[in-house]
Amino acid sequence: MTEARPERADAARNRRAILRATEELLSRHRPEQISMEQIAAAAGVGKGTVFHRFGSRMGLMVALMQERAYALEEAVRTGPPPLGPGAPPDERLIAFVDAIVDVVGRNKGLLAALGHAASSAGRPDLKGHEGDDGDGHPLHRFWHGHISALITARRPDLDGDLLAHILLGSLQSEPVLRMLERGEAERLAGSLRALIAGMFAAPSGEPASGEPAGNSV
Amino acid sequence: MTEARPERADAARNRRAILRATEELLSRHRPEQISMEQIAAAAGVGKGTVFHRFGSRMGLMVALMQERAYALEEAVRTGPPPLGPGAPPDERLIAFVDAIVDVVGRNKGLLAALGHAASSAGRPDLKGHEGDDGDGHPLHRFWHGHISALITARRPDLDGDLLAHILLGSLQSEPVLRMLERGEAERLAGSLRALIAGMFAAPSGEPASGEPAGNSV
DNA sequence: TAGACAACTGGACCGGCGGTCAACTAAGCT
DNA sequence: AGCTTAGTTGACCGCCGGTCCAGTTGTCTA
Repeated sequence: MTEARPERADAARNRRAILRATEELLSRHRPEQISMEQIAAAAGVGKGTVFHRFGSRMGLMVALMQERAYALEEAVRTGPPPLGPGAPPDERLIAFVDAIVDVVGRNKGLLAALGHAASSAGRPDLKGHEGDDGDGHPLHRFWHGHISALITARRPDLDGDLLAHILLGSLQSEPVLRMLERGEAERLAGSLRALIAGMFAAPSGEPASGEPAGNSV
Repeated sequence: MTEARPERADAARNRRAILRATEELLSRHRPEQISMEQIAAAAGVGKGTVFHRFGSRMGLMVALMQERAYALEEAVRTGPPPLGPGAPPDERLIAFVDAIVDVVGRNKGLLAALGHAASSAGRPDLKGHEGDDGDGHPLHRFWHGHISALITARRPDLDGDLLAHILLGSLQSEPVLRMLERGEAERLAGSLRALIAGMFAAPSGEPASGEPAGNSV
């Protein structure tokens, strides 16, 4: 980022205009009914420019999401605890999930757009290539890596990698996204916290049966 | 189901041929690169027939999924414990989640197809209708309702509705789906079980901090 | 068996999409 | 001012989901 100067002034201006227009449209319409042409028109540029800058629909969405999540990434890497390094894994994970819910909540349709874009992903000119290795966007990569590492740090006996996918995946679900749009971010964060607390508290593998803990009802 | 006779013989034959062809294609290709024309051709019928029978892409996918999950639904409603009524909520939930993972695992691309179809959902002739109430397919409805009820039965203090969405949503995540395709269904079921056990075990709201339980590392 | 009718069928057709490209334009260097 | 080259553009392409109606065929009645 902040490269010497490989980008011309008008190009930079257009790139920002496109990003702005995209988030503008995203805040008003469902992502799957926003076409690339609409975005181009709203940004006041030609469609070709959009594709030249971002390569594809997914490229655009990823770029936008990355921009939005940049502050969070910095905070996690070098910021103060509990988000940044220094706090115990439990607290860091809770803080991180809270932060993610916040980011997602403030960027409602964006995750859904990412998911939708991922569906029609894959350059069409790359013939074959069926299998798709499945790297994922760098942003998702970072989020997943961080969560996974925190889980593993606290509970090496758990499958942190998979649990991180599960936690992150739940944010892509339509009903959850809709709830976020209704402003119930705190409700989601609360349940996620409960889930994490339980995950860290349970002795793993051992079902709750026979537990003397206060049984409800 | 098993209606008196509102469906002609050839219509029934074609419906099954289309369903068969769809699952056949679904098992070989990623859902988003299967077009309705391909399905029609594979089933040996015209494209119009497919749309006449199922209304839309999503209608097809829902019908297929419903067919696949019918046995499970019956087992839950009237079958023997622990899946059916009679067992305590914990065991029923674990059994149900195991069963769902199994169904999803055996129908790999189907959930993804549903998700993808849901993106472009909404009859185009229904002008306006922006907001979309968001009922969801009856299948998802049933799954969510069952999980939600079991959670609430065992732990009324938790947000069963939301937690059910989170649990179900995690199955739609791309990385999880990919893992299922690699045959790691048991790994997923195991982590889900751990998550549920923790959810039921934790006293809710209370973070794991200060817990004397064996802290790793 | 014959006739009639509705359900069903198929594929040409439509609007619109994501993505491409070659001709054009202008920013930045000297 | 003139040149180089990144940047821009919109017509264009192939394809897709979905529609439509003329033609076909199963089924019911007599």
